[in-house]
Amino acid sequence: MRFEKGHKETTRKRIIDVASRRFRKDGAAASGLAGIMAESGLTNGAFYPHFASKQALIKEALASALVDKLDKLEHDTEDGRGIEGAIREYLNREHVRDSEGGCPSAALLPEIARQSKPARKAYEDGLLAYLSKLGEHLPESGSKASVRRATAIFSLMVGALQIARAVQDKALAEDILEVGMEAALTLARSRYAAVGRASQKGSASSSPCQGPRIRKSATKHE
Amino acid sequence: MRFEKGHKETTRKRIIDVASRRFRKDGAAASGLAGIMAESGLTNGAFYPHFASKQALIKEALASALVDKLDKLEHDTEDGRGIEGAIREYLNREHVRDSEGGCPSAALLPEIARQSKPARKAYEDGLLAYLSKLGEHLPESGSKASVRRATAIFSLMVGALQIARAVQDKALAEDILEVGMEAALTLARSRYAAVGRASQKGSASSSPCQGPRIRKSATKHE
Amino acid sequence: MRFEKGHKETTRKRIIDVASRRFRKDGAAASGLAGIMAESGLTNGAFYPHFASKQALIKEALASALVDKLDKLEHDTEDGRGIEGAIREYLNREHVRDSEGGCPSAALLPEIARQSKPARKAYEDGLLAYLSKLGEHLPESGSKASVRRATAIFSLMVGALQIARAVQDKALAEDILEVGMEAALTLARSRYAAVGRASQKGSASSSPCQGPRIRKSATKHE
Amino acid sequence: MRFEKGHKETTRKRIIDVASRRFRKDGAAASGLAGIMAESGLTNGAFYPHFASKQALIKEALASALVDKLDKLEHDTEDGRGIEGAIREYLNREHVRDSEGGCPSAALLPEIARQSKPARKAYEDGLLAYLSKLGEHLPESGSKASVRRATAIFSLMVGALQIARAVQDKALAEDILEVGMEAALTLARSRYAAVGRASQKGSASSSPCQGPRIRKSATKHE
DNA sequence: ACCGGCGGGACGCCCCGTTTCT
DNA sequence: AGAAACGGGGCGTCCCGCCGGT
Repeated sequence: MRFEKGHKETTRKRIIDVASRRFRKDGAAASGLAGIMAESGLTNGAFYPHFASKQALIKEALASALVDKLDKLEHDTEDGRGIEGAIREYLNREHVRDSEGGCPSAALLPEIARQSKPARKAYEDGLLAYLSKLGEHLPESGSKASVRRATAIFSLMVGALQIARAVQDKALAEDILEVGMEAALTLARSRYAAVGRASQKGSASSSPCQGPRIRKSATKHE
Repeated sequence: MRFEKGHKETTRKRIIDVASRRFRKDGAAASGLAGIMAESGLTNGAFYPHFASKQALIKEALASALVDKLDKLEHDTEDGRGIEGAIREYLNREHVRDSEGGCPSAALLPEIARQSKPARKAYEDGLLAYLSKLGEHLPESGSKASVRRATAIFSLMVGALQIARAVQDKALAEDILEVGMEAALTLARSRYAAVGRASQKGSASSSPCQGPRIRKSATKHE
Repeated sequence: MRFEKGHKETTRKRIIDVASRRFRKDGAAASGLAGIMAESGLTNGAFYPHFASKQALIKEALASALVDKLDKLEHDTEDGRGIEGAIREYLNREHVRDSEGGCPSAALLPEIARQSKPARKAYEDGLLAYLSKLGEHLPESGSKASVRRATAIFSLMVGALQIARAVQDKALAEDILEVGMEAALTLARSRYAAVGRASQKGSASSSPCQGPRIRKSATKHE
Repeated sequence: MRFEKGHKETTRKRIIDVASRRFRKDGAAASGLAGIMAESGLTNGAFYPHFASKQALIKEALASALVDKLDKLEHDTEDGRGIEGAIREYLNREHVRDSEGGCPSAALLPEIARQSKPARKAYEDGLLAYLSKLGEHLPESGSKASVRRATAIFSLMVGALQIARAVQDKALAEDILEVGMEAALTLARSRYAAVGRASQKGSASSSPCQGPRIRKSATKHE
């Protein structure tokens, strides 16, 4: 073989890494394969031996970024920093600036929603893994409730980070981060109840949420 | 002249409406002017008399959608439904499905962050108006705290909606909406303190959040 | 409008003419749109306002060439030259050399068989018109038999011309033309019978031809 | 050596067979080496040890198909079926459908005309062998006249088959086959004279055909 | 004098036929 | 013997300006 064993895997990984960063920086739709390949030190022609299509690369790049962020989550919660460490690492100025190395959810969610099913499945898997890990650092660790609470916290963080990135006023961006931090910590610490995963699929006709139950649990800790 | 007065305005508005919907549905980068013009009943050539560039249209379409959503917010909070009405209208199944008629933030935030400054300013203005209005339905109505709390709630809703749209499992999507509702209502009702808008722009060097203050306020309502 | 009225039609016709010649010369698959547009004095971008796809252009170019050849047929059979004029104009050295201005059937038939249905329909229509016209110069002019005989003559001419073009030996090519001429004239003059169009669609299971009937009718007028 | 002797020959033959079929099915220009190699159970890289270029493969595949068809011709004319057997096997419904296993002339002639000289020479050789064999089943067997008559019959069959494949109306296609059969049999049986192969290469300046002679011979059997 | 029909380049993804070097 | 990469070009479509009609 022309290249030592493992070369192809190395190349493939390099393309994925470059793509993963570009997609998060400029969006997947706006990132051209030519640019990605060039930054990977390759030419256009070398793309298709590695991936069947741009769609396939998007899926791989997404999965890769999700794994990276899961690893980072473990690191961020070490040394007793717990959930607060995770939140603090997420909602900070550096993360606003560094979208290409940051959370793929914050950078790509609307685009992910427009991807093919396999790509969305890959995202779903990565997301659930992340939320589970995040839930382990919450009070009810291990229970479904912790994952649900983690979901809320993550939603908030994603939204806040995106808004902070979108606004033009830097001071406002920082305020939003700050507000997000407060609220995320509140959600992390409050004892608001989390209902178990609803099994009555489709029973709730128009309102997917059970008002009373929530209200009850909400009042519980006020 | 060939056309009655106001024709041009009408045409312009139609283009903006069509674009606004398509941008939210497919993303701004992925939406071509040709398609927008065709759906508006015009030819490609009719675009540039109305807008200087696609960028300009993006800005207008964004601003237009934000105004629409502000109106909708007023409607959703009528009849004493207050903040809960707004949340319920935001985090529901129909909104997950209808991205083209839905919240521009949920559909476009990462792309907005990549737009030119004027477009981001337009977004910022629309957003602040929305958050102010939302804040009026919160306990501390009128105060800065209410806007800050509204910011957190909105961030959470945006994130939850985006995630619900992105995942492939429909049951999971509904769970996420539900979790988001719970948490949003919790944030709306809890008396967690909100710090005033920091005026020390750039003073906080690396950590944009004031740990102690937040911790204090967080502990306040535990 | 930027251009005087009728300009677009002129441009469109020019593209079709260029394409029609290139397709016959190099094959449709091997002819690039870029080259066609350049030879038409235009750039790539001007293609799609005129045609929906390359397929559409192929269909138009084919139809155009067929019409041209129908006109040429009328010319070639004038002045009492009749069918012999047509044959002589078809099976000659110049036609072997000039495939780009020649018969589209001879140049493209196998490719036509691989085109989309609309393109094949266009070919079918042009072919039938040609065969009808050719039949008018045969003894039984006006009858179905004349069209059938014309079909045989045309098949022979197409095959002979293609073979003459394909072989490498020029003398052989000329022999083939000559042989084709003899045979074509034989077919044109012989009183071999032509059966009416069979209406028993599908009745003949494996053999689409009714040997006996042909033989019988053939003997009938010998 | 790693592989038993003859392995390379086997592989080479497999590539040729696969290519031969694909070329006839989709055209040589439209058939990619990647697909051919994949169907042959090999990777792209294995091509160049066997062939110098795609051109070379085209030539080999063409020659191979011609040999196959020569064998088939022998089979089709066995048992006293003679020329009629050959014609019947050529102009039938199955051959219309099965271009990938069918006559290379019918499938590829216009493309062959655009190939390099060696490829055209290979075609020429295969064709002449085929025509000689076909001529053996004609009245003047062994004479030049028989080959010439075979040439005419073959031209007619090739043209008719191509047209039958190209038209969109299946009933029309069958009619064309039928008409072709009649005419081919007529040519096979008529006693129209065949002139000897002209040796005056290039002497016939503008008119490659000797009108009077043909007319004379044509009148002979009317 | 305002529209808008028409064309201009460039670039998108995909894939081609080919070479290089282990 | 063959895995890996190379350029170039395929078609399609993008965003944008020129300038003539009504």
